[in-house]
Amino acid sequence: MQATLKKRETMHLLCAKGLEVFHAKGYYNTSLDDILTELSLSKGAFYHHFKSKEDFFINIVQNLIVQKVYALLIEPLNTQENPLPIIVESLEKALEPSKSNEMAYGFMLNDFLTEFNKRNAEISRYLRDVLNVWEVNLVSVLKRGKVDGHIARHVDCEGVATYIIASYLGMRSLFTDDSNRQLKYQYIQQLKQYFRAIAEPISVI
Amino acid sequence: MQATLKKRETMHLLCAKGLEVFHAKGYYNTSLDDILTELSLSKGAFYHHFKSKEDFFINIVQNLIVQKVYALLIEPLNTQENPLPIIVESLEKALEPSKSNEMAYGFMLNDFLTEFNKRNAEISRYLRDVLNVWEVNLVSVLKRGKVDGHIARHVDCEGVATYIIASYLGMRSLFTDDSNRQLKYQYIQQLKQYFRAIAEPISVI
DNA sequence: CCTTAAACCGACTCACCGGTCGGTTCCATT
DNA sequence: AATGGAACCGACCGGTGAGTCGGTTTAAGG
Repeated sequence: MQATLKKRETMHLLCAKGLEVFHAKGYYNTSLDDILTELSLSKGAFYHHFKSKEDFFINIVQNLIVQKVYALLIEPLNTQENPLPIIVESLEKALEPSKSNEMAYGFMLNDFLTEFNKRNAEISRYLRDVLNVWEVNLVSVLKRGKVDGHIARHVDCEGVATYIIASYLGMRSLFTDDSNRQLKYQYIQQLKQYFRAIAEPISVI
Repeated sequence: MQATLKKRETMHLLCAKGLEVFHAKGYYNTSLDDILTELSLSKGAFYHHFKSKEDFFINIVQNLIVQKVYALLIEPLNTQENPLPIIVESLEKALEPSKSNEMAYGFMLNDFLTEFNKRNAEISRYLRDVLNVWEVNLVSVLKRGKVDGHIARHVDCEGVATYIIASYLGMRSLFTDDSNRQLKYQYIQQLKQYFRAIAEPISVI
């Protein structure tokens, strides 16, 4: 019975390290050996658990990435308050370079999306699915905000969600290893400005 | 004396086709032969003109890409009118899938930026330089707008420029081969909303 | 014509990497 | 202790693609 535990443990080790290295160097620029030597594992071990590099990555997307996106970007939306500050807060936290030596998981979607865009339609689909879930949740929380009188009635919730996602993804291309502190600050400030434009004017309430 | 002309002509052919194919399939996913067979040229011809694939691409960036960014995103800013509508217009045009069979050149920056981000520091630098020029021009035109009373005095022009660039770049990740018409529309609409938030209130004038 | 250098050709090398496979080790069960 | 299967090893294969190089073509100048 320990057998399946061992399997799970090795697979999880591989996936975690895989995500780390793929995120740091890119999928196509990372060879399986790059990951395997870091874990002192062999090709044989890898192909015992996964049927291909592609299968491996899809596994990573559906487990680790989906989980991170949920935790960072979707779960926080699940309140009854004014959605606008909630969204700002979730994005701010998602941009936070996570403590210790972990990387900012919230960010990798854009990198992978672009990397696979014209190269691997199947993986692209999986990644887009993740984005779609986020978008759907954003739209629904925005619509609720409209009903609750926090958002002006004339705004196009789908458009707002798209714009939020686009600006968030785009920040990634601007980030460098250093000096992203200011970029993040600028981004959050302007996001708030934008939200001011779609909020229900206080005077009207 | 025709020799140098021939050289220029061949190099230009290579660069133009190179940009086309690199943009369509990605740099690392495109082999030199992909480009050369389309032009009925050989490896020998290529390495007679360029010293490496990397050198070749840098050449493309500094000639073709810089030129496109100038034409689409920077030159249009060069007026004395209210900068905000000018910016909207330039972005709208840059997102236009260009007539005939050409591709939307304004878009490729984000693709390449992400592709090279952690893979080739030198090329990344060249690409970032292009972005920087755009940013500098945006900032200066925004500041002028402030002086001219089109933009509210409290706004952070650098932040606005960053936010514009981020959202523009991010749109690329959302585009698919089809159904980007609506995305573009949503983007432009929300951009206008955002600009409404940073514009000088009319009543104040 | 003849020369000569630039432009071009294409077979080849070499390194890399995904994937295979025959074998070995570990370990739960009997 | 024996057994059998899961986990793992690592040498090897085959394809790919950047870059090389000796040779051929082209065309301008003498």
